[in-house]
Amino acid sequence: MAVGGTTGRVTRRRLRTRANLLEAAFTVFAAKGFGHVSIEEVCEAAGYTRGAFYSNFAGLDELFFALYVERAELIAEQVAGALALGGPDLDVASAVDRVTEVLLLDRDWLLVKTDFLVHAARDPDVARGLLEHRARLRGAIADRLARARGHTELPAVLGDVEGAAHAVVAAYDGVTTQLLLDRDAERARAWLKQLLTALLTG
Amino acid sequence: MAVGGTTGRVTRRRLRTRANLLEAAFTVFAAKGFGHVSIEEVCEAAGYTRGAFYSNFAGLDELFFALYVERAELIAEQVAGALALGGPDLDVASAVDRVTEVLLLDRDWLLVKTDFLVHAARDPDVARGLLEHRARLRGAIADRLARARGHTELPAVLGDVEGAAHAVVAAYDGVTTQLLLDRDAERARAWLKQLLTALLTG
DNA sequence: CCTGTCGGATACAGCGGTGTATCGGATACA
DNA sequence: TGTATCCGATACACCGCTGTATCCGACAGG
Repeated sequence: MAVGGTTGRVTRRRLRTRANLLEAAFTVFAAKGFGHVSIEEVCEAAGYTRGAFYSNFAGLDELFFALYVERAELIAEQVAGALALGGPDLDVASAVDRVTEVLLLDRDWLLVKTDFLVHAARDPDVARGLLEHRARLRGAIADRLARARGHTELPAVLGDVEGAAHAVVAAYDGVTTQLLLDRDAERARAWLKQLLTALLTG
Repeated sequence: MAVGGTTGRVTRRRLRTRANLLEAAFTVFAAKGFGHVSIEEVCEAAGYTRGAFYSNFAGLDELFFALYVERAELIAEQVAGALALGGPDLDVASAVDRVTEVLLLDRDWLLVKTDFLVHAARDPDVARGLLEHRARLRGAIADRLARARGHTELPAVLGDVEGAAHAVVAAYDGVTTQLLLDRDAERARAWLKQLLTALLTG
């Protein structure tokens, strides 16, 4: 059955084990990478047997997807919070600082996120979901940039505010790639700030 | 034994089968992703049995690494060629055009490359090699930018020419990420040009 | 043409993971 | 506290893949 679609009675233990499985899966996926992880490994890490797993998920793919969605939503909220912070009108620079802090903090998350990207790149359905999520993030950034107008004028090369948001995301992705290799988070943050400054206040 | 370290007699058939295995592996890896590929699949795609495989490689990892090195070297040469083209002094814009053409052409390569990134992110030794390769590419770009000075002045925010090269690579990586998801190569190229223009002629 | 070496095919044993069917203990509700 | 239901553990049969050991055809050197 896997997912409890119809509500037969309530549940409580189930939710905990599901959460435990997701948490353990996050660690294991970060360490070994999706595709080099077996269901058994996840179960062992979580302290369950495969019985628990198959009772909660249809397979590794489903768990991976659920895991990604959960974490991505969390990050998105943090970013939105960091963007909203500081009142309706604040300079871009400090917003950049705060967002940078959030986005480049957790190496494990970057690993899982990149794994998911690779996964999505080969499955159009998954890709669609990921693209939508990215679009929402871009929207939040675009809004923020629009509110900051007047403080700093955007360079014309990027087009409208949406274009600038696109550029911000690209810069973030680019810096992430380098960070995954050299593991120097401080440098990465400094770099991202520098890049964004160059892009937005060009 | 796997790799023929000591030169016992010459070889010729061996080189061909090795090349065939690498070519087949490229296709299979691009399609399914490293980690979801078995040795048997590669052999079948190449028209050999596992005997041939184990006679040429120690395992999937070794083959994957060899494959990446081979292709990366090829791309690097193409990029170097595109950069060198057009005499010692040419404007940045057209160089950007040519390099963009080379780098965002082959989706399969982007897939394999990203797979390799994910792999390297979890293995410091592999990461070191990849970082060196990236450093060489950055060097070539920096040289090119230095030669183009006078035509276009770089924005001060990026620091020296090396810094600018770093930014170029980051932009490329960022655009790649988006391209992997939306599969719109035209857009990606346009985007990359726009980004680079914003960065370099800010 | 003959021969020794090489390269790849074949055969084999074994392991690890998968998915399912079933059982027993835990848990919510009366 | 009783009990119906749920949830996760256990047991089982089943591949698919791995790695190695061995064999036979191919190919270069004389």
